[in-house]
Formats: sequence, structure tokens, C-alpha cells
Amino acid sequence: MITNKEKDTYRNTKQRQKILDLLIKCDSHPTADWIYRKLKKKFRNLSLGTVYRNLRILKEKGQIWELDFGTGFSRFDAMVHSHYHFICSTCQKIYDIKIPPMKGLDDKVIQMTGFRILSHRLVFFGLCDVCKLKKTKNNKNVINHAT
Amino acid sequence: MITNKEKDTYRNTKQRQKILDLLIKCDSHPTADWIYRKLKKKFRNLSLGTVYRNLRILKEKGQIWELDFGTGFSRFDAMVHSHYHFICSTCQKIYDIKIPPMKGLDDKVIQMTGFRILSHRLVFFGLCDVCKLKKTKNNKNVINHAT
DNA sequence: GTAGCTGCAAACCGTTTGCACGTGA
DNA sequence: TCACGTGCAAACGGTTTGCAGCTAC
Repeated sequence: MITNKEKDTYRNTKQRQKILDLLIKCDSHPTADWIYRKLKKKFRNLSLGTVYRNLRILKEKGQIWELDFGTGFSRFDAMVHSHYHFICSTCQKIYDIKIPPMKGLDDKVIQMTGFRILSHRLVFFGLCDVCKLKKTKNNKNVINHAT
Repeated sequence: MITNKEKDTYRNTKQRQKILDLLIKCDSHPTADWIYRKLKKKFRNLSLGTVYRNLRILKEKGQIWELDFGTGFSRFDAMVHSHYHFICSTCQKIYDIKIPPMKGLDDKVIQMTGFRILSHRLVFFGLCDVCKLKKTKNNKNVINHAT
């Protein structure tokens, strides 16, 4: 089985560079469409298909991550060093959680399973500050609001 | 903000019961379509829309989980007690990882952020036994194969 | 020169939804 | 009784893809 990842004959195109630049610059986790609309302003005839194709290539090259939190669409992230995420179950905002990555976890699972573990992804769910405050004000009887 | 979760006037229908039974019985993580095709055999005029609607309701009632691993479609799981997952980056098979759930993690993030943390989800990526073996046999020069 | 890339638009496909009818409580 | 649920089919929307022309190397 040969994966695209092994290909290394990628060209340097303006479009791809702009997409990567944007992802590095902004510290949020944009969707493909957001990236498209943002770049479209300067790059008048950019197409959404190109954005998607390049996001896939950048992912294959290991320069970005694709994050899927079950919201129905992907988000992309250029912070390729390991970090974790928090999603507010109410406002859906995504925060980076800067716990030092737990390499020991991988080792634990390697021992248990014998599999080769390459990485892990850890996502916390709950209520962010703003929503927590709103909640206690407006609706004191609601206790559980997990996704 | 009122969520569907607060609703408790659900009826007991044959369809919903069958879907839950199936999810409890099978220890894999089926897709909506798999559930539909499985139940369709006995339940001749079951519709896919009904399966989706009931999966959403069961999720709202907290009886099942919806798992989204970025494969483009959701998987469902009736093991509602906390557990973790492993996905083989090559064959895409999903395994349950039976590490005791780390409640301490939530507390750590609560301290860091002040957010209310309700749960977390931990997914490991790598190569399962079978694919690991195939890989070392067929393609010794390929080192990295992370998703 | 040419393999890879782009813009465009249509196709794809998992999921949702509107509607008329059915059914559990 | 009647609000909730169902089957059916069409719509939705994020993503992919076929194609002809373009461009990095």
C-alpha cells in the first residue's frame, strides 16, 4: 500500500503558500471556507476546490493538521507540535489547552496493545467561562449539558 | 438557551428500541448506514431517516455516543462509560483502549482554564498489529505513516 | 516540455428535513 | 385524542472531482 504521503514532488505555488501563511499567522482553527473567503479578497480568482486540494497536500506533507470535532466540517491548524483542545459545548468555540503532551500515554498503550502508536489527540468538552456565567444566571436548574 | 437534552417526553418505539439493542449487542462502532442495512433485513420498511433521527435522540438521552474520527461519517457506540479509542491509520479499524479514565486530567484543565469540564475524548493513532507486520514486510524504507 | 496545479462547475454522499400518515400513551 | 414518530423522497452542504487551460521547474 503506497500512500500519497510518500510523494515528494510537490511544487511551490502562490496559492499553497498563502494558505499556509494564513494558517500559521492566525492562531484559531479556521474552516476551509473561512480560509477561502479570507484569501479570495486579495486573490480574486481563487477557487474553493484549490483550497481543499492544498489543505490536503499540506496535511500530507505534515505541515498542518486536520481537526474534526464532529461539527460536520473540518478545521485546520498549523501548530503541528502536540497540543490539546477544548470545545465549549454551548458556543462551540475551540481553545488550545497547553498541557505538556503526555508521551507516557503512548507508551502505556503500546505496552497494552503491541500496536505502534504514532500520536494521540485529546479533546475536552464542557462550558467556557462566558457560557458558564450565562448558564448560572439564566437557567439555574440545568445541571448537565454534555455533548 | 434550551437544549433538546432537557426534553423528556420521548416515546418508546420499536424502531428506537431495535437500534439501541443492536448498538448494545455489537461491540464495534457501526455507522448509521450499517445499522440501517442490518435492521432493514427484519424491519422491511425502515427508513434511513428514522435511523438518523433515533440516533440523535438516543444521543440526547445519553444512551449512546456519537464518535467522529474525521473519516467523513459518524460512528455510534453504546458503551457510555468512559473509554478511549485507537484508530489504525492504514486499515482504519477502530479499537477500544481500556485504560482507566483519567479523571485527574479534567481537574488539571479546570485549574488551568477555570472552565467547567464535563468530559474528554482521547484517541490514539498508529498502526495495528496486522498492518505493522505487513508494513515491515513489504516496505521497509517507509518510517512515518501518521495521519 | 511536461507533470503538477488552477479555476470552474458539476457531482458526490452522509445527513437533515418537509410532509402526510401512523401510533404510543 | 394528539403530540410524537415514521417512511419516503427531496434538499442540504461540506468536500471531491473531471476537465481544459496554466505554470513551476
